[in-house]
Amino acid sequence: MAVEAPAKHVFDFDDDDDDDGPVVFKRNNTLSSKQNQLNSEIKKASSQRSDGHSGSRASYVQASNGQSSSSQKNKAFPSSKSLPVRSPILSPKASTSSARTSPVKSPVANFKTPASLNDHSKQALKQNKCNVVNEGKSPIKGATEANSDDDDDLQPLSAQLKGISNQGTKGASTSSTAPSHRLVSKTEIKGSTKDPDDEAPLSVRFNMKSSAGTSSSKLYDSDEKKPLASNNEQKCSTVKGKQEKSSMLSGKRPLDKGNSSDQSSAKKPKISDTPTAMKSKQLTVKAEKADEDDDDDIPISQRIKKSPPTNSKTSSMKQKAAKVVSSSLKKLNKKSKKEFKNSKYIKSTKVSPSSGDGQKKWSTLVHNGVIFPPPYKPHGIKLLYDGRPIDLTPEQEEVATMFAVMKDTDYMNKPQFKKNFWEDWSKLLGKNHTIKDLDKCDFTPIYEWHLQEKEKKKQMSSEEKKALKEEKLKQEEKYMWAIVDRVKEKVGNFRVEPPGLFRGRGEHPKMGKLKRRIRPSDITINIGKNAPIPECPIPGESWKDIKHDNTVTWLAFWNDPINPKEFKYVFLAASSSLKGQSDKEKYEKARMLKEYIKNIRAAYTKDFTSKDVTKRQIAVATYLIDKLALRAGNEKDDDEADTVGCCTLKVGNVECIPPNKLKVKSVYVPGKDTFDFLGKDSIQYVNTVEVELPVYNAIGQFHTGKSKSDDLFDKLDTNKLNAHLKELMPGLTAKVFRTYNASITLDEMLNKETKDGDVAEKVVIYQRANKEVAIICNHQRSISKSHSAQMSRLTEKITELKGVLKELKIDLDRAKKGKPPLKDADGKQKRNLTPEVLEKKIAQTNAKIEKMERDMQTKEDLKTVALGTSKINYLDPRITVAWCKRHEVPIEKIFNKSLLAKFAWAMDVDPDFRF
DNA sequence: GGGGAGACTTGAAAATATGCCT
DNA sequence: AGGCATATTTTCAAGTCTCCCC
Repeated sequence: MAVEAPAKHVFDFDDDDDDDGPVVFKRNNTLSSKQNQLNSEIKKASSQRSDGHSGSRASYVQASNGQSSSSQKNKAFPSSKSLPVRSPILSPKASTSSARTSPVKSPVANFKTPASLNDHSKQALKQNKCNVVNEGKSPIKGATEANSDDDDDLQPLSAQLKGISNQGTKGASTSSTAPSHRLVSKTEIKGSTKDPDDEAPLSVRFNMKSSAGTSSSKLYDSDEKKPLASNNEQKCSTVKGKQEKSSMLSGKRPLDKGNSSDQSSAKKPKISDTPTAMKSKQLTVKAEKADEDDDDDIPISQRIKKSPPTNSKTSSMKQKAAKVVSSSLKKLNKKSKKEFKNSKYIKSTKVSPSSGDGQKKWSTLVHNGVIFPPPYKPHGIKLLYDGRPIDLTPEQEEVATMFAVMKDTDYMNKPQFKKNFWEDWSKLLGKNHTIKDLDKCDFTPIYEWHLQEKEKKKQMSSEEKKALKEEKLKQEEKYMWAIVDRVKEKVGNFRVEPPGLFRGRGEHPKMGKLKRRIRPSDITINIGKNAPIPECPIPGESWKDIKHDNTVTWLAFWNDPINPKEFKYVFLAASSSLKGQSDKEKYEKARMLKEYIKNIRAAYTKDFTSKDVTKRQIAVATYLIDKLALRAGNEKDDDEADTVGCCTLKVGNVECIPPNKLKVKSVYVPGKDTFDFLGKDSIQYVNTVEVELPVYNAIGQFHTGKSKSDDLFDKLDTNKLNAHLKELMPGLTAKVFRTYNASITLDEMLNKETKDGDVAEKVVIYQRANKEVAIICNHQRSISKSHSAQMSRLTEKITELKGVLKELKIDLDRAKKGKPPLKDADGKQKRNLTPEVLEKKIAQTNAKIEKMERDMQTKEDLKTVALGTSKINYLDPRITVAWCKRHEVPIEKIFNKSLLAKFAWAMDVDPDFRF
């Protein structure tokens, strides 16, 4: 079945076009042109800050090799040479590199507890070594050379250095030739970084200004219930004035059109790519780099390695921290490590120049395709029709089983679900089948069989379970990895989706439809030109198509059977460099917004009263996106659930409450709500916020003459809105506001609220901030079924403890008087305890009660709030990592294994990093 | 400039694993 | 050692946004 990619292949395969060069290990150097451009912009912007760039680079490095040392049997890619693996745990190297790169600062946080840390670090070191070897380039060397060339990524060396050495200076940017106003302005603004206001979420600002309203919570203090906007209030700032002014003055912001336009043009080129534009930009940015540096071709990891030693002060700190981080990572990775066995693949020569082409996402790509779910195994259990057992063909039975299994889900209460199911299933049954009415079908026997199977599984001994798991792993292993530019990377979703009934959320019109089985002939594979084409795992069948498109990152795709116009892609995992790179770019863009935000806000504020309706709508929409963290709101088809975002808000979604409040409801809550106030199971999003009067008035105007179901912003759609945003800042789109507001809120809260205390207390601070962000972004979860039961159990326990407490107090009284304690509930005589002991017990019990009450409160507060989504998608991990370093909180208290892997690129950030 | 294809990110819920308590 | 609670991972739906074409 599966194919193994012969080792040799791995080695020299595909060098697509440009890569004839020596083998190497490159990482996604090749950003698309857009990316490059953006990057460059971003770079410019960020170069002025001291953020942890160097760090990131380093981490990439490690990442890539991280595992090299282990080697061995990787079936999937057996080869004598080992590949650099970049997988999750990579960190080891990071530590080194970081260490090297940055001088240590002082005592810094140890990320981890000593013991483990040490171990890890050792390992890490070891690993590093290995890596080095493998790569052929020693890290050291890399480091040393850094200057020479590529390090790429992110900025000219000079810039980097500068940036590092003086953080907030504009130096870097200036040096980087970029002529644009924007740049300048940024630079200038930079100085104002501290201006709280500026950085603060809009809501905050507004609040400050108007002390009004709804929101009155105190600073970040959790006012838990408050809707986002309200939460953050105050923060205002004293400081602001001056800085603000200066930035304003510099105010080049909107003007940037020039730039932006060019950028956009640059962006366009997909395939055609406009190297020029990009290039020039790059040049600018990297001005001082030698051209040799095409580092484009160099793997990020490598580039990273090379990063120049900064001598900075912080290094020791960094080093330590980094180590810690890495070690922990490493540990985590152990497992994965095992899997990676061959790691010697990397060679480290420089890669050939791929630099110019902006679109290119990779040069060589090798993988084994995808794995299919096993064929259906008929169970022979018969459903009852009108009370009589019915024979079904395996195909019919398979679909019947899909339905039966959903017996106790809410879908069974949805007529649409049943209707769609029946339409598809009855087709399978055929016209003349006995079964003519779904309501007469009793699927219980199948359902019960299903429960039994589940039970059986549960009852298996742990050995059996383990064996099973191993078996599965064995089958899947070869599909789990891809080799991208000679680096082994995890594949995200290599399992083809099994057939099933479509579980659309909310009132999705297609729920219940049969999602048919996907076969090889549905699948298009994307792979390097010279890579072996994955063998089709199902004998006798073959892939639909093979492509060699290196401008995209997908490894395979098929058309969604429910909506054939859409696609399902197989991508690399979140821990891959390719994803990491784009993640980083996302945050850099959001950080760039920080520099522009003040002017953007000023601009839209001005437009609230514009004569031009479109302008006014754009202004108000932008405001809502900024203040309420609304999503853009693309148009939706009729065959999708009816949900709304900003541009698709209906009149009925926004209610004006005099004198100046808006009640916004039903704004896209996946699966929960739609505009029309649904069933009981839909949780409505409702948020009442106070807004500036001009906004309030403008909304009133947009309402007039329309019915509730008309579009509130009738002159607007996401294209127009984003086009406008791009005029304000290169690359700016609606979603950037979410990222920005989420990250800036975390950064500020953490920095304001963190006090001395033990780790646990700091973690609580973090969680509070995280929660604040989740609320801002409206990340909800459904209340767990057992929530109320759990709460009452806790209440019971507390009551019980209080009883104990009371008793203890009585006993204490008595003991003080020399009397024996009262008898216990069973009438037995209790032991005689001294008053001291009793007092101690009382204190303990009190503490226990307090803790339980706190836990209960937290549980209640978080019952509908999902913290994970923001952590994964909206919070710049560098904020978290830097904070952990500064406050000696082990990073793994905040990031689990997956997040550590996903954010490997952020681990080396400077402890001083601020968003 | 509007629409659709295409590619990629974001999101909640289900499935599993792990931890904790008794 | 079993049973629940919680944490993590997986799954796959549902967004956003870009580019290209007409």
